[in-house]
Amino acid sequence: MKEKGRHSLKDVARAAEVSVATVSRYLNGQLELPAATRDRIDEAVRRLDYRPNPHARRLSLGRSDTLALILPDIANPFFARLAAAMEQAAASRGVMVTLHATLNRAERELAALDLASRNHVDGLVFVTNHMPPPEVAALINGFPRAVILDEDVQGAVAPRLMCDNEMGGVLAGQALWRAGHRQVAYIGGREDLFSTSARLSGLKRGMEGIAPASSYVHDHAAASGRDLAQRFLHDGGEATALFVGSDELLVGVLDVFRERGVRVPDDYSLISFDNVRSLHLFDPAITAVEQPVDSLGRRAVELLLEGDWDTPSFRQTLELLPVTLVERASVRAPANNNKSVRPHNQQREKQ
Amino acid sequence: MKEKGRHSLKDVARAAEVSVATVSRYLNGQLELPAATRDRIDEAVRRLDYRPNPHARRLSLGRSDTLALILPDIANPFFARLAAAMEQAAASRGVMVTLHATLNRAERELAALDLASRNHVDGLVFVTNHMPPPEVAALINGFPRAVILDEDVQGAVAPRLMCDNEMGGVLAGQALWRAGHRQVAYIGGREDLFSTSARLSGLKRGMEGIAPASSYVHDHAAASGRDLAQRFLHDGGEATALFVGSDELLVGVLDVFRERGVRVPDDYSLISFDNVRSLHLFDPAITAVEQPVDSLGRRAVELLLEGDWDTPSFRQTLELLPVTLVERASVRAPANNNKSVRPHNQQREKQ
DNA sequence: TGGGTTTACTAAACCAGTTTACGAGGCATG
DNA sequence: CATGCCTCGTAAACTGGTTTAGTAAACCCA
Repeated sequence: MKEKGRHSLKDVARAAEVSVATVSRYLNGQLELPAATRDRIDEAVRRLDYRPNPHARRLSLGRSDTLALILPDIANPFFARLAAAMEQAAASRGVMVTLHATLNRAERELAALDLASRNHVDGLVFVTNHMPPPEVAALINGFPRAVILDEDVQGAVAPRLMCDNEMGGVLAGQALWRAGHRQVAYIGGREDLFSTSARLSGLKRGMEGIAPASSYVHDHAAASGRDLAQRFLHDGGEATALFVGSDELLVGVLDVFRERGVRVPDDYSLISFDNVRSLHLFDPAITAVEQPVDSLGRRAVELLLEGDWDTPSFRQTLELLPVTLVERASVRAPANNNKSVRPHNQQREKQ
Repeated sequence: MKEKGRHSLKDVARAAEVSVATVSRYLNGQLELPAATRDRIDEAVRRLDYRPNPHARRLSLGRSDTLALILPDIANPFFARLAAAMEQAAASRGVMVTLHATLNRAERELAALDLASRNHVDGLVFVTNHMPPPEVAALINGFPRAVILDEDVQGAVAPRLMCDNEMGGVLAGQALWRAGHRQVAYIGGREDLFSTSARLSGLKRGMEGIAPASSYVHDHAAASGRDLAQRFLHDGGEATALFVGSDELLVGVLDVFRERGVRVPDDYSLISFDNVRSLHLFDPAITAVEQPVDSLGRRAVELLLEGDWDTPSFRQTLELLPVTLVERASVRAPANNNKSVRPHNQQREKQ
C-alpha cells in the first residue's frame, strides 16, 4: 500500500490508451473530450487510484499551494488562534500552511524567511513583535506575495494588516477615565513599535489628553511582564491604573502582584490587550481590549490568495480591524489612600 | 530580485565550467574534488547566490523534509504548545512542519491524511480525540513513518506516544482521597477512549478502589464542558469532587459554575488535566495534572526522524511520559452539608 | 472537389534537480 | 610496453507532472 500503489500519469495514459498530455489537460479541465475517451480516462484513474504527485506538479507549475506563517511563538494563545484561523481559511482553499517560530530573534527570522523563500511558497504571513534589522525587510521584499501582520516592519513593501491599536488605546483610556483614573502606567512593547505608539496615543486621547504617567516597555513575554511589574512596583509612582499590552505580559504582571500581595482592582485597576486567554475566569476577571484575531487570520489569507497583487499600490495598503472593549472586574474607581505595597508575604506558587 | 535572481544548477555548472552532475554531487558531499575545481564551484555558487529548488529536489528524491502535524485544534493551548515544541525540534533539524486541523471530524481527518500523503511527507504526527473510523487507520498505515500521539487509534500500526494517563488518574484520586473525598464525578472524553479508561482506572486506584460515582463524557471542547457541567448539576448526585479531563473542558465547567453560583472548592473540589492554561491565576487557582506537553512534541519528532523504523517491532511501541500533580486551591475537604445550588443569579458575562 | 474549419488528440520541450554508468587521462607495476 | 587502477569527471536517464505547437481526420460549404 505504500510504494507499489503509486501510479503515475503515464500509467493512466497507457491504461486509457491516450497520451499523457491528454490526461493531464483533461484532468485540469483544459480539454473537452468526447464521452468515450472521457470514460476510459475516468475508469483508469479510478482503477489505478491515481493521485498526481504534488512535487512534480509544483516543479512544473512553479508554485507550491503552500503559505508560510512566520511568527514569534505558536504556544502564545494569540498566535495560536491566529494560526488556527489561517489554517482554516487556507485549508478551505486547498492550500497548506507551514509554521515557523522565531521567538522574536532576528537570526531565526532570517532563517525562517530563507527557508520559506527556498520553498517558493505562494505567500508569506510575517508577524514580529520587535524591530527587525533591515535584512529582514529585504528578504520579505523578495517574496512575490507577503502580508505583514500585527506589527509594522520598517522598509518592507507589503500590505499591513493589524488591529486598530489606537482605538484600543482610546477604549482603554475612556474606561479608566470614566472610572475616575487620571494617572495610568503602561506596560508593554517598546515605544518605537508601531503598535505601542498607537496604543499610547490612543490612551492619551481616551484620557482627555492626559499622557500616561509612566511606561515600562520591553517585549511581549510573560517573563518580561514579571520584570516590568517589579520595576513598576519598585518605582511606586502615582499611577492608579495599569494598561498592559498583551495577555502574555498580563500573566507575568499578575504573578508578581500575587507574590507581592498587590490586589486588583483595590490597589490598581488593570486593562489588558488581546483577550485570548480565559480572562473571565481569572481572579479578578480582567477587563481587556479584544483583538479580532480570527478575522486577522482569515483576512491575511484572503489578501494573499485573492488580493490584487498586480496593482503596485496594493502593497502600500494598511488595513485596520476594529477592536472592542470587554469590561470585567479589574477596573474600579481609584482608592484615595496612597498605596504602599502590603508585605503580604504568604508564599504563593509561582508559574 | 524575485524572478531574475533565481539561478539553477545549470547556471552554476556553466559558470564553474563543469557539468551539472559534478556540481550536484559535490554539493551533496558525494564527490571529492581537487581544490581548484572546488573553488570554482564555490565561487560560482556564491556569486550567483544559488539555492537548490526544493520542488525539483523533492521530486527527484521522493521526499520532502517536511513533517505533517494533524491535530484537532491549533487554538487549543494544549495543541498549540505541542505544535510549538514540534516545530522547534523539527526546525533544529532543518525540517518543516505543516499544520492540519481536523476539529475531531472524520472527514477532515481523512482529507488531511490524504493531503499529507500526496505530499510524501517524511513523517506524520497524528492526534485525535475521538474514535476515528477504520479508514483513518488505513490511511495512517500508508505512511512510511507515523507517530500517534495523545490518544490511541485502533487498527493503526504506528508507535504510540502519550502521557501516563493512568498515573494522572492515580495522582488525582490520591489528592482527592487525602482531602477526604469518597465520591468523585468524572467529566471528560468518552469512555471508549484509551485515555479516558486509563484515567478512570487510575482514579479508582488512587481512591483506594472506589470507582467514580458518575461520568459525564463527550469530547474535549469548552462547549462540551458547559453541557456536561449542566447535566452534572442537574443530576445532583452525591459527588463532592470533580475530575475534569482537560483544561478545555474546565473552562466550560467553570463558566457554568459561575453562572449558577456554584463555588469551588466550597461546593465541589475540582482537579483538571493538562495544566496548559494559566490555571494559577484562575479564581480559585485550579489543581491539575500536568501533561509533559513539550516533551511529547520533542519526542514525537525524535521518534520520526531518528527512530528505528527498520525494526518492525518499533511500530508496536507504546511510550508513556510521566505526569505530575500541581496542587493549588481547588481541592479542599468536602463540606458535610448537602449541596443545593444557591440561586446566585447575579448576571455574569459568559465567555 | 478543393479549401477552410473544427474536432480530437499527440510529440516533445520544459521545470530543476539526482543518480547510474561509464570514460579519458595519468600513474605505477610487472 | 601493455595492463590495470585510480582520479576526475561527464552524458544521459530519471523523477512526474504541464504546456506549446502542431497534425491527422472528419466535416462543412460553395
